[in-house]
Amino acid sequence: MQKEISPAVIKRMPRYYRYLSELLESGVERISSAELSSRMHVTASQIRQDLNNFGEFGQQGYGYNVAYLHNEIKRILGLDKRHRIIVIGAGHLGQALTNYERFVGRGFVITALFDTDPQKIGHSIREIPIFHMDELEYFVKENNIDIAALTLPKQDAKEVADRLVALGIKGIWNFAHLDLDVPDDVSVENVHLSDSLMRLSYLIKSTEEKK
Amino acid sequence: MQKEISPAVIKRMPRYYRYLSELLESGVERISSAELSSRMHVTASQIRQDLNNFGEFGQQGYGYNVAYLHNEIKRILGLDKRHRIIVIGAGHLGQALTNYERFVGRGFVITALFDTDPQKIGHSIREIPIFHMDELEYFVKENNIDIAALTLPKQDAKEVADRLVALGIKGIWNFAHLDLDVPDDVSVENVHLSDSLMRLSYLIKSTEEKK
DNA sequence: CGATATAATTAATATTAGTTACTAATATGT
DNA sequence: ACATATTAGTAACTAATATTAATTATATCG
Repeated sequence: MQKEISPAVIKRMPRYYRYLSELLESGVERISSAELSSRMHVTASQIRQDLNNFGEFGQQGYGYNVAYLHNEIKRILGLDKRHRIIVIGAGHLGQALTNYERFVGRGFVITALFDTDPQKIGHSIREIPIFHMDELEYFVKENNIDIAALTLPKQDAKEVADRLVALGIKGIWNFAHLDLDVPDDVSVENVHLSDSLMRLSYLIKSTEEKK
Repeated sequence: MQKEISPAVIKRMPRYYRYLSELLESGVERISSAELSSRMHVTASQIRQDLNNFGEFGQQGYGYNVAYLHNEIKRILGLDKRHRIIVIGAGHLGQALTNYERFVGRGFVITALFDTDPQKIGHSIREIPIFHMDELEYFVKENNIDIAALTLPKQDAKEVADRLVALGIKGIWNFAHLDLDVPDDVSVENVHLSDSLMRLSYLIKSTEEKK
């Protein structure tokens, strides 16, 4: 049993991972928190503090070994384990996510899409089949699915989420414009694009007022 | 000149707006912070404090008038002004955003998409034309564009962002997997989907370990 | 119709969470 | 072996959130 990590730290971890991946690709072997600090525009002490939540990955006088740290963060984030994903809603966003797969690396595999539109059912996207929603229960049980991405209208999202919870899904990647109410043992990550756009609107407005 | 609002508050405002919109739709005229609190699962005092950052919108003994508060938040977020958006990258994600428009309400108008793929150029999505990237400068200057949504591969994003900054764009809605480096007077809202998915992976892992 | 109780906000204060700075310890490299 | 670089751990500070007290409006009841 490990100590609780603060949400602020968790939010930053993927960003560290992204930078470490880039360093790894460009062949950098070691990096100090100060150097990483100037690249990422966060304080060096925050980097050290964040990483220290999970263990001692650096060495005094040396810094961090890029490959090692990269791998440790990978493990911390659970990216060393295979995740099997279904996408519910085969609209443009669902299709975009299906094509996104490769960006995220090999850990996430989209195995099927679901929709209710007869025009779409039976077709496939990059060899990933589109099934009817009626087949959800059967498919999830048979294929050991971890994660469901919800890219459907908000009026349908609640019912679908309930079905997924009943099926024992572990995580929901929620793109629908509502807040899901699920049990504690189901993780939800919201991507509320409209909220995001409103935030941008606010930022623009307050930048203009500052002048 | 107004006082600086903390990012934590700004992040929550669109969510208030979303709930207020729902209340308005369902004909609720007034609401107390306590009632809103139980619906949104945040503390009543946080709601009051958040709103008080921007003014005094409630009345003792009464609560908040839904229509009034909704309208005030709309104004606060800058949603009362029209924003003209272009989408750079006419892939699935760009197309998804183009179709998304209506969800966000009438304040945001997507006016064009840009791509380099000859297959796409000349076509249109819901009557919104797809132009070649070469026409970016001309179009932005002529059409008073506020916001650019970047849905293109990260290797191209930096160059495009620089061009947009040079054109005087006010906001960038960045879906590319990198952090943009832009001047202070350009607002950036990042939507890093891969980061989001990694966070979900972490949440799932730590939920499992808790058992 | 006026007095009073209740509801609900605003403002002030306390607490908790998050970030940054500092000090001590340790490894590296010449 | 010594000087230097750099982290780990702790302490100080800052920001965010929750609580409490004070105040004001509304509605009820005699």
